[in-house]
Amino acid sequence: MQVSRLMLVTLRDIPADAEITSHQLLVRGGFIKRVTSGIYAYMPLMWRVLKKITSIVQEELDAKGCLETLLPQLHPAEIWEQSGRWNGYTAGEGIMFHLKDRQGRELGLGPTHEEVITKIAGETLQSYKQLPVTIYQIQTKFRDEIRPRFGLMRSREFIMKDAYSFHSNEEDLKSKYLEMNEAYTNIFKRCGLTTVSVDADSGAIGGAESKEFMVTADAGEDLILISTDNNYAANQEKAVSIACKGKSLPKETSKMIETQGQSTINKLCDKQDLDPTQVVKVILFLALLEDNSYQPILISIRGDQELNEVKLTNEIAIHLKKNVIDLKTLSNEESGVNQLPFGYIGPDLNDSFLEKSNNHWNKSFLRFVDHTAATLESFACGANKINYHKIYTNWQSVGGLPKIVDIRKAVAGDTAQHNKNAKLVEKRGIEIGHIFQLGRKYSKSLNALFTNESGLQEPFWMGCYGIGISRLAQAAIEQNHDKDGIIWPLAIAPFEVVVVIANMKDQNQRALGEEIYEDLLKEKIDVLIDDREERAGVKFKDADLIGIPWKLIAGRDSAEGKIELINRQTKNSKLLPYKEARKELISEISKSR
RNA sequence: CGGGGCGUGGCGCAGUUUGGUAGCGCGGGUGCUUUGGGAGCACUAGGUCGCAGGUUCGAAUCCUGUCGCCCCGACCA
Repeated sequence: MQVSRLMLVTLRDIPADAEITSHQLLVRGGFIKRVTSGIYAYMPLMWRVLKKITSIVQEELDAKGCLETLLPQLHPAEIWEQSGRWNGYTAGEGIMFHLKDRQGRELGLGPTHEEVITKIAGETLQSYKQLPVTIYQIQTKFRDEIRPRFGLMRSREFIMKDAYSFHSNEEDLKSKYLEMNEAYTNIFKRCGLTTVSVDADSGAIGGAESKEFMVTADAGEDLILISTDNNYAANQEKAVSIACKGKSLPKETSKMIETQGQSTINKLCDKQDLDPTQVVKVILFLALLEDNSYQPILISIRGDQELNEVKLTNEIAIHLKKNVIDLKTLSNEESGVNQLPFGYIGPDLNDSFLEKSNNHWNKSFLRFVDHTAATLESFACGANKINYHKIYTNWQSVGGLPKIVDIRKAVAGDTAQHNKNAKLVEKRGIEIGHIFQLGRKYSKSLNALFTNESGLQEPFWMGCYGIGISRLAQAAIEQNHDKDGIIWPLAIAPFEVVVVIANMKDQNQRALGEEIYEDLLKEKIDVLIDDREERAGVKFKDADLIGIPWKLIAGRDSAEGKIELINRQTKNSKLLPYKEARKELISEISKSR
C-alpha cells in the first residue's frame, strides 16, 4: 500500500477531548474518528489492526473446536423478559438501547447475546449426543454507558468476540472453561500483551465462577489486587482478604455518651479518643428490586473499613432471591423517612422508622453485618438518637448479630486469605476478556432443554466468554507507546514495515525503495511505501506516530544499494546492503508473527 | 442524574469582562527555494462564531431558551 493513497491524516496537536495517551495517539494517528459521544469510526489503519486481532482470535478458538456464527443485533424484548433481564437492562441505569418497531413491538440492541443464543441452542440442540457445542461471533455490541470515555475503552458501540458453550453436565462445562482460559492466554500472548487473570464478579450476567483478563496499565478503570506470592489475583469488586487487626476496646459497662457534632467516624474518634476499628459504622441503603419493590438495607461494618457495593448487591440478591436493579444510599429526602438520625445510627435502628415510608417499600430493614464488625466484642456505635452514641456496647445489647457476610472492600496491604505471609498489592487494569461459568440460569429461564442419557429433559449447562476486540487494540497502545507514538506489537500492527523513500526526487532512492517494496510484497509481508512528496522528517515522524514496527529507509546510500533498517521499539538502526536488509527483516518478522 | 467546564474555518486556540461586523498556529492549494527527524518565503482558499429567539442603530460578545461535547461524581452519614 502506498501512503499517498492511504487517506492518512495525522495531527500534531493533542486532541482536546482525549484524556489518556492511547486515546490521543489513536486520534493523532488517524486510526479513529469520533462521530458522537462514545461512537467511533474505525479508519482504514484501525480496521487492519482489528482484523489482525480478529484472525488471531479466530485461529485460537477454531483450534479449540469453537464454531463461528453471526447473531442478530436486534433482539425482541420477549426473550429478555423471559431471562428476567429486560427491566434491569432498560430501566434505571440500564445500558440497553431499546426501541419500538412500526407495530409497536419492543426491541433491544444487543449488549450481549445470552438470550438469543440460548433460544437458538434450545431449538437446535435436542440431545446430549450433540453436546458439547461452543459458538462464537465477532461483531458490534451496543451499550448505552452511563459515562462513555477514553475513546474505545468505554464506548457505546464496540466490537466484541462473544462465545457461548453448551454442555450436558457441569464437569464438561468446567473443562471447557479451562480450555477457554488456555485459548485466552494464547490469544493475548500472541497479540503481544501482558495480561493478568483475576477472580471477578459475574455482575449482571450472573453465574458461578468467572475470571477477567486484565491488561495492566495505569489508565485502567479497574483496581486489581495481587498477592505478593502471586497465587491470588482478583478484581477489587470480588477480592477477599483478611483486614488488619483492630485495637480492641475494653469490655466495660455499656453507656450512652453525648457526642454533639460528632456525626462522622473521624470526628467521633477525635473527640472520644477512639480508634476507627473500635466503632461500628452503619450505612443505610435502598435497593430497587426486579419486581419494582424497594428494600431498605442496614449494614454494619467496622469503622475503618470501606463497603464493597458489588458484594453487598450480591448478598441482597442471594438473601431475597431477587435481582437488584439499583442500589443507592438512603437519604433523608426519601419520602416518609425524614426522621432518620443520620450520623448517629446504630445497628439496632428500629423498623418503626419505616412506617411512614412509601407504599412500595418493605417495612423492615434487611440487616447485614460485615465480619470485621461482627467479631468486635466491645464497640462504640450510634445510639439512634441525634447527638448520642453508645460506647462499650456489644451485639447482644443492640439486638443480636444480623446476618454475617463479607461486604468489605479488600485493599492493598491486607493479608491474603490463602497465605498469612502474603500481602495484597494493587495495580490498575483494563479488562479485555472475561470468562464465565454461567451454569443453568439462562437455559432454565428460557426453557432451553436437551434430552439426557436417561431420556429425560434438562436445561443446558452454559459458559460464556468475551473479548473486547476494539478495547484490546487500544489497551495494546496503552501498554506499548513512547514519546513519539504507538509501538504496535508486530502481530497486530496495521503494517509490519514501512519503506520510506527519503527524497522522492532522487531516482536512486526511488528505484531502490520501490524494488524492495515489490520484493516484500511477494514475500507476503504487510508493507507500506511512503511515496509522498514530503521531506524525510515528516515521513519519519508519521511512521513513528502510527507505530509501524519496522522502517526501511531508502536514503543517501541508495546509490551503493544500501538501505537502513530501523526497529520502532528499540530504535536500533543498521545500514545494510539491500539483500541483507531484506533477509534480516524477513527473519525478524517471521520470528515475532 | 448532580457538579464543573467548553462550543469561533479540517485540528489546536485567542477574541467575550468593556457590543462596532473575526484573528493566530497547525493543516489545505499554487509558486520558488530547501531536502535524513513535523522546512523557509510569497501568494491563496476556507468561518451564517453550535442552534433558536430577544435586547440594540449595531451581537462571537449582553439576556432567555435549547442542542452538543468534555471532566469529576453519583458508597463511607
